[in-house]
Amino acid sequence: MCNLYKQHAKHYLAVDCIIFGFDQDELKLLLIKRNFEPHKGKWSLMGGFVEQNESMDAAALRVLESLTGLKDIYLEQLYTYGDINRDAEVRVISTAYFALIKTADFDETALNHPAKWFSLAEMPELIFDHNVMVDKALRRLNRKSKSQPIGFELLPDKFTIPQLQALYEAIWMQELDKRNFRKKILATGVLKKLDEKEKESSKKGAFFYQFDTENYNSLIDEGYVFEL
Amino acid sequence: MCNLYKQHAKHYLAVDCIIFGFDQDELKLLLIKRNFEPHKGKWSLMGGFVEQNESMDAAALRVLESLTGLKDIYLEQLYTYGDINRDAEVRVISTAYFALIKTADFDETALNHPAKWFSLAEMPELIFDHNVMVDKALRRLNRKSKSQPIGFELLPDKFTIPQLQALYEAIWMQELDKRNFRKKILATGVLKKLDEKEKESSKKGAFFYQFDTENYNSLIDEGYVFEL
DNA sequence: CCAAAAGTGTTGAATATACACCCATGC
DNA sequence: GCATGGGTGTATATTCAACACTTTTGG
Repeated sequence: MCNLYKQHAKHYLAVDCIIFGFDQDELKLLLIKRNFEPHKGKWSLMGGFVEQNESMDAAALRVLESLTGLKDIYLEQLYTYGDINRDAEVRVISTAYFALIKTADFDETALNHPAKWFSLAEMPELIFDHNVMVDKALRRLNRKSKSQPIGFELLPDKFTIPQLQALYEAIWMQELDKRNFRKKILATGVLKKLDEKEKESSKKGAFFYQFDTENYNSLIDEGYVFEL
Repeated sequence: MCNLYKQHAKHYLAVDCIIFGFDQDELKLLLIKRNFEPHKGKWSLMGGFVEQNESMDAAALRVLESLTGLKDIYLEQLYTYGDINRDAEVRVISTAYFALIKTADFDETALNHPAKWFSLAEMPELIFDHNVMVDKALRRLNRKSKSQPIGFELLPDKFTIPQLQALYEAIWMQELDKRNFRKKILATGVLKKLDEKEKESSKKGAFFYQFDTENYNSLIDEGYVFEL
């Protein structure tokens, strides 16, 4: 190691995960109740420290898996919070990640932590600057869902168009016209209609669709840009 | 300090600045020639370590000021690069910031460092993952310039519409129709026309405009969103 | 007087929005 | 047979894209 480095400070580095889910036509956030100090008993994002031989992305994935038991989660780095006093006791710099999970894959009973899904309306106050992180994640999700097909990460493999519409209504916090929505989403060409119907939420039943990954990839190769 | 923290690794944390300028109808990047090891003699982004009592934003500002002598620079955090081997010798995690500077304010002769403006076309290979950072910064600038009035940060206080158009053409890497451009930019309502003309680049002269900060702020208060 | 850049409007195409009725089925 | 949510098309308004000529003035 050359001396150049040694004169500089080293820092604790953490990752915090904003975990979104979608259930009951609502966008939800998975929060944990801290069973350790500081701030024991308060709600917070799930986080963890970045260790020596671990990339930040790997740390975020580890944290996510340790909480949810899931791998293959959509994960995206959001922002790094490095104010001196963001954590009152010791300086910790934290990189926020946001994750989208399919709540259907999620086994709430198998959790290692006391965690709970909160709808946005009933979200409690969080420790440190976690509320700021959540706000930023919401804005990112809102914006990005318009130009990337990430909404599908929040739905099961098979979903109906009314479900998809409810999802986007929740993300964008606005009601959408169902005819226009269907027109637009089908026009993207990334949906594959199945023969099967979902019969839980209506007598008539709604056709299932799948995100058509292959078609999406070949469209992308042709220079297509997804847009809603 | 509670013991919870002590078991975790500490890391060197750096900031690297992608510094954009605009000159001669081209988007430019300010790079430094490293006069220290490792990679002495190669080109790189300007960077520095985050010290103990310094927020990351403050570190980025310090680095920028030490290079350019300028304060009050548009600065935005871009992304944090935390792969284990991004820096070959010692693990350093680096948060990239991108800065927009008005090249007119910039006194190249007063630099403390051997630095040089590069147009994008002639940009050299950079150390570590700096080229990746630059790519990401370009995409961010491209996208963000469409929904925020940040382009003006690259121009002098007074500018002409043809200059502004050349700027957006450089950022978006596409030619624009001058009638449509003028129509669109004036329609935003954020430009204030001055009586004065710029006479360097044409016989006829082009009227100077200024970004109308007050009007922009009051428009924002009314819920207006800037869009190009 | 002419070269060089500034400035100016209109038209057609494409896109977005608004809106109301029939369908299928379980109860 | 009726209540419930699924599914469909059209007309209008708005936005975007294409396009050519006149103006000014320094040399």
